[in-house]
Amino acid sequence: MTGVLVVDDDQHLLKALRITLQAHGYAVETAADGEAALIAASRNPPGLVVLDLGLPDMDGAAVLRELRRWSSAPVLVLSARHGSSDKVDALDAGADDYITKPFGLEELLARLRALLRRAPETAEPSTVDTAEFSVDLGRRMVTRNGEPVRLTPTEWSILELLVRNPGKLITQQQILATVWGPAYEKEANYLRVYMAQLRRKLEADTGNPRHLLTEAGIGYRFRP
Amino acid sequence: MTGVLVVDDDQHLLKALRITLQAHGYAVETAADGEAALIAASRNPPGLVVLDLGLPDMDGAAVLRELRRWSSAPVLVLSARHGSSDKVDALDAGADDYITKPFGLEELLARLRALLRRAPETAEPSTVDTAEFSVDLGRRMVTRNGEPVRLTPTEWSILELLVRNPGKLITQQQILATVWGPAYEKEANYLRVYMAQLRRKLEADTGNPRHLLTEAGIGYRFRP
DNA sequence: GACCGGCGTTAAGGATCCGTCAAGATTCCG
DNA sequence: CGGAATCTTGACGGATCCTTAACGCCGGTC
Repeated sequence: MTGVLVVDDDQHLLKALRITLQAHGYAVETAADGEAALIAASRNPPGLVVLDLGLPDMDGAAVLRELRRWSSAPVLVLSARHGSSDKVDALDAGADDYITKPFGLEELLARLRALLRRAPETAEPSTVDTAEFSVDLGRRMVTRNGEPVRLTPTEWSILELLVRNPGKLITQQQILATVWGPAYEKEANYLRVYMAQLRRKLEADTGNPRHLLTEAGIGYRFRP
Repeated sequence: MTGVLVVDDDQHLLKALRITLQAHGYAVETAADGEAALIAASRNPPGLVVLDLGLPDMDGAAVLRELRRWSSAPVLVLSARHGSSDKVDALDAGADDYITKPFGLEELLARLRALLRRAPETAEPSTVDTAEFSVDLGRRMVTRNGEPVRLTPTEWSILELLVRNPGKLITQQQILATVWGPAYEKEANYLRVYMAQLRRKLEADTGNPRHLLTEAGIGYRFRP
């Protein structure tokens, strides 16, 4: 069940939103001012925030910025102000959507659904394992059968790019641009040399690689 | 540079948006109706779509649903209709934001920034499945009965174009122009060779294809 | 029933791309 | 300054891919 934090100083609106949201299956928490909102958010990190800009104690934009320092939850801003600059400021401060009062509850719910549809963020793993070797992205270390493997900086850059996108085909241009810079996109020769090097260090059978695969004419692919 | 596809039947608005967006560093492509929009999107997948709901040839919501079958790019809907149900329908059909005409360009740009912030060059994890094989557009990978299928670059280009327009008839000229370039629109022979190749790799019974269908005299069609 | 255009299939040739090796150039570090 | 590690460059055989041509099949037409 998704947790929603509603921040507004209008007690009536707060109550109405709580009831409506709970009826639609959200776990609702409320706050009436900016300070309470930040405390509530840190105590019980919400999956989504509905934030009124007109708060008694502090600017709504300030709440937004504080929140954005550690939370990446989607924020939908409510406001009575129709001005274009208000909207631009709020959106650029980190808000994900902005609707003006008065608004329809149906529209609010639809916008919440749209925001939550984008929400499920994947925390990337710090290590990637295969049957034969293991790559620790945080420590910048590779082990094979428990033994550490020495990689040169260039070798590591290529391997990291491939391993961070498991199963995805990475074009030669992407690798060359990432590792050597955009000016080297034609030097496909480098890649051949370094892929051979990587396979010699990581693959059991260099002739039949099982994890560092070639896609002729396009690029390479890492298969976990 | 992020690619934005703008779909609207109002030539004036189209031109104004193109100029404004280009001035802000986006690569802009435009389409005046739903069909052109879907072709343009599959030919050059955009990072973001601005879609007018009032199109001459098909319902804007239908365009949205077709696009959502393979693309996860954020979609901002433009509309002249203020009704709550219109907004709810569009948002639930897969749109990420909805603004009504007339709108301020500054607000539009701010909303685009907010959307792109959420989907930073999203590696489209979109896949299209059939009963026998599955096409992972983001990873550029095809699996059949769980086993990966090796496709050459040309084979992939053709399959990608067809799969990104499920159920839609693609003419031979469109395929040839997209894969080999506009100068090869007469080389229908290439297509026969490669369609046979694709069917041999993907279809159970190449004589009776179930997903890669021929439309004699016109072109080909992908049926999910 | 013969002709004909469009399609599917196959295979061979040539062009392109890849893996490999090794030697020279460069950078790094004591 | 000198040695070691790393990077660059070029060349070669082999693998992969694209092109091209030929042939059989099917459906429509006269």
